[in-house]
Amino acid sequence: MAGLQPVRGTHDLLPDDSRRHRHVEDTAFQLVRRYGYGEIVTPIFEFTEVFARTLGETSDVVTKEMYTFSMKEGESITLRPEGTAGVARAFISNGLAQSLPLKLFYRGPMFRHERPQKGRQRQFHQVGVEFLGVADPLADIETVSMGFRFLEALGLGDKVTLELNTLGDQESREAYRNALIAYLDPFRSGLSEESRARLDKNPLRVLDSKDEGDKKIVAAAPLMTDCLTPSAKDYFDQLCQGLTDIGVPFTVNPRLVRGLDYYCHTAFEFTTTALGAQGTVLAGGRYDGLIGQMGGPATPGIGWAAGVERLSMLVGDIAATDRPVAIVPMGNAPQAMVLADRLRAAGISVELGFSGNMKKRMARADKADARAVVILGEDEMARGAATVRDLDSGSQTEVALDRLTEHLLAR
RNA sequence: GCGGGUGUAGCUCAGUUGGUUAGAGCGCCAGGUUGUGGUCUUGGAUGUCGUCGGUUCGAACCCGAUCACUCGCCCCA
Repeated sequence: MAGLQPVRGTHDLLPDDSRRHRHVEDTAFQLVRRYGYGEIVTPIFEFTEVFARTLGETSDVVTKEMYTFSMKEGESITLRPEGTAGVARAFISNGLAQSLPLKLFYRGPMFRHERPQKGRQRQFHQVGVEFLGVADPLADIETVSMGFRFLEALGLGDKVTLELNTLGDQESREAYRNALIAYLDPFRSGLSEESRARLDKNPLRVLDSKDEGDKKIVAAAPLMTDCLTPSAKDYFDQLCQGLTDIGVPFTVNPRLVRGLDYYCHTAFEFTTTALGAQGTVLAGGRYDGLIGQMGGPATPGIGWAAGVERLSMLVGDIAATDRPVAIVPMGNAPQAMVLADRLRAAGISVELGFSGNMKKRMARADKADARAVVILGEDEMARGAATVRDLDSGSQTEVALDRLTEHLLAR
């Protein structure tokens, strides 16, 4: 501990930051409520198996990014690296299969032990949604378009691109997997080291390799679309048509793959070029197999998550609302407190300077962005009044104390 | 986990080939105005030069290690 630094990859959110942060979260929840979502709050840690089993044993998140601790009792727990697994677990634990269909919103910190850089922290925040129980393209259309409307509500509609792909159903996926391996295997020695490893563990991931040599090989690889079953193809077509009808622009990216194993059918990603290497701002997909695989009743689901820090960086400053009124007493401190209490009870925010001469208190009122100052001077008090100064215009008038609340509310 | 860059006041940054008391702007504090802010003006305080160690008569400056930040890779929100 050199000096008093925060732990690597963690950050304090000072009021200016947290206001932006809160704006993103609140915008998300407000919008999502219009679609019928309720908020779920799950613990920020779970038994390690909850993540290990659902995310896929070979995923990067599980193999090297989890914050895992062993308890005295010998149990292993992990700080959540993402939200879906915990929600799925809560769904099973609480027997929520009785309540389908179900729309759940969550927000809060996530933890991944990665090397920090811009837009990537070890503790970061996400807002996310899970829509459980409907295996119909309509659910996909609603969920994806809701993501777009959320970004629009933040003023980011034109800064962001939606990429869309389908991973097909299980049959399609298996057929594609085989086709891909059959295509890639002869090129094995020409692939990068990492892609060779992926070829064995998770061949789909070879598709989005950034290695130039791999890109050339992959360019001619068979596409998922070639292997789709008729029903999987139809599912995807309906989604595309639905998004078009609703006016959500997108491009189909056949190479788009999700990092986590539980996805099928729809995969999508909203990206921006404004954040350097971390372009993904909101992403998700369909995960029909997940809950069954965890030991719950087979339940289809689709969802997305968005990075609050990344979005905060894009939205810029959020003006503080609710400018206060400042009270500046001239040697009448107890009366000032009583007056402040009365005004606050009436719904007015009040800034009460606690020390200093008048000049200093006026300066502090200005810094607090007060809209007006109530000056409690000896002369006015004797008449049962106070001076109210408008800090924007600089004009001031004397107002009777019993009319003060009314006067300040009127502005 | 791998590679590049950076680290001087609360913030943004200067600091000449190593040389004695380390600077600027903004911000902060106090005065000009003992009942009036935002402008102006005068003055003041800023600091383990990221940390530890080494070279040297002498290190903010050179070397090593370490920590943090940052950019990219990997991966992802």
